[in-house]
Amino acid sequence: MTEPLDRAWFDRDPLDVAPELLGAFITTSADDGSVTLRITEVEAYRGAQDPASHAFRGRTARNAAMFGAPGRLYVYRHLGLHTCANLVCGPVGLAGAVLLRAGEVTDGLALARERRLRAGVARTDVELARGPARLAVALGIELGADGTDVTDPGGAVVVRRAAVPAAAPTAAAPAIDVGPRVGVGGDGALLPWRFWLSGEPTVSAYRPAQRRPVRTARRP
DNA sequence: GGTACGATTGTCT
DNA sequence: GACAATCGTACCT
Repeated sequence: MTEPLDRAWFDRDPLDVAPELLGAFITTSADDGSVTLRITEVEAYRGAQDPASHAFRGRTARNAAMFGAPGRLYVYRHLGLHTCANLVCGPVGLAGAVLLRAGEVTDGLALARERRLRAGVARTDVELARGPARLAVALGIELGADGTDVTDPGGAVVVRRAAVPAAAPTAAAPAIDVGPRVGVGGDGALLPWRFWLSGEPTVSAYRPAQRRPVRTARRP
């Protein structure tokens, strides 16, 4: 197994961290077992400087983890239904984060399938962790994991460096594609801050931001 | 104290 | 391709 990524590694601009997370492994350990997946798709959020970030409007109870130390989880619930997981990045004060959008389960497949059935999501193994909410289900990450330190090698959630092929240790970095973030509208819509491994079947489909219905006037 | 809205997904047409 | 589900949060009055 490769080495865990440390706090200093996460203490960088999310735009630098995000592409380097591709191919890295994230392992969650719980009472019922552990699941490891290889990260295949991420999005960078630049906190206070990013209109699409939850941190754009300042620190609140919900996004407090993003303003804390790098190398921790920021977990939030979306639409009251789905749970999504981010890795907090430095520098402190920027409140940057990288959203884990998709991955390929490499270990603990049976447990991941069981969680999928329990949550009633996804039908095939490729879909197990395709999309941020399904990824969180497969890993068993829930709201209570908010703030978990992923740089502790003995912790419940650990992120490890991508494996370097022994046969070609000097080979070029894996092919990475770049594009606009999914479901992001407004000023941040066109920023190419989504990264994924070329040709990965586990990468989620791009959807533009959902069109908002005509906004009704706010109380006469 | 009230209300609009979302870093999504599954289902239906 | 369109839309409902569903609830906490943020922002307004």
